[in-house]
Amino acid sequence: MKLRPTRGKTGRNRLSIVERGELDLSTLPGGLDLRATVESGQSYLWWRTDGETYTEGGDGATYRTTDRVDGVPVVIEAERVADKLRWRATGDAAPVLRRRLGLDDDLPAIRASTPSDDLIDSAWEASWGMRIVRDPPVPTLVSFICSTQMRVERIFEMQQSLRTALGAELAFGGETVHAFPTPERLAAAGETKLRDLGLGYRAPYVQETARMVADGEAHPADATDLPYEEARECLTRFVGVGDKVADCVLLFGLGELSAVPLDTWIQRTVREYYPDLEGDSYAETSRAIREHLGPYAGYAQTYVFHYRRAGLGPETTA
DNA sequence: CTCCAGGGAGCCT
DNA sequence: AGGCTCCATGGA
Repeated sequence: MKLRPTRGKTGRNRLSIVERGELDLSTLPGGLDLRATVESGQSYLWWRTDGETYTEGGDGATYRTTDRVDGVPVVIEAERVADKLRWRATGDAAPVLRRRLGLDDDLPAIRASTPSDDLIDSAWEASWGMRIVRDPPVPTLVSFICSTQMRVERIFEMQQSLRTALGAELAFGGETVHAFPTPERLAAAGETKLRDLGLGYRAPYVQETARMVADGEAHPADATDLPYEEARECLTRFVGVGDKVADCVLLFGLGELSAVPLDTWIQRTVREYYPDLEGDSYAETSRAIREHLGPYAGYAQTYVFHYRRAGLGPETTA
């Protein structure tokens, strides 16, 4: 633990206690691919201190995110150093990192319980160590409302714009880090401001959904522990949330590892590789895939999505 | 110029 | 319930 008092040039004093620690990854079943975990499009709540996204040298990148512990905002920084996950944070980040990065998931057991075929095997092997994130539900909801008809790289940029423009300033050592904006701040910003930040037609969706959460009308965590399809239905109450975004919130925000978001990549994959699983509706196809892949269907889906979208396979020259 | 991006709302039958 | 159209914005 290290105390870092900083004196701003404006005269205001800031005090931020920065704790440090390490998590041992050498005994972690399946290890950890940090870059794939936080840059594969599951989460838009981490950013790199070098400002890049999925470029060369990412293995040694330093990542930051914010979260809340007992209602108190925390800043967390993490980087991979040999077989350690080294962190600095405004508090004890170890339990948060374990949950956020899925470090308690037994990857070999999950893979063993999932059906094997050429595509899925290739996907596991291309990013082995990638884990499903458990992000805070409200920021997950907001960021995936922003994700519709948008490239992964731009979704990252949009969330950073929201942070910088609307997020509360948090002291982190001598630096200032922006928290992800609360629903109150997002609702108060207004549609015009959100459009100015590049959200396009998603601006009123984010505004209205944020208002619903801020006013206590609904919360994404309301879907926790509901039967799968009821949970998805519960989440589609929010404006800008259909079946696909609801599945993303279930998988990446609420830890429902059987959820399978059917985006354009996965729908294409179903049509090309698993035509027998394609139904006449989202709900039907979803049921068939989840029945085929089992309780960790979301893991297989996320590996296949990343494998195809990031061009990790051989067919990417087409 | 056109086409596309981790889709969804509104409106129609 | 299931189809059709429009929706901002930026990059290729």
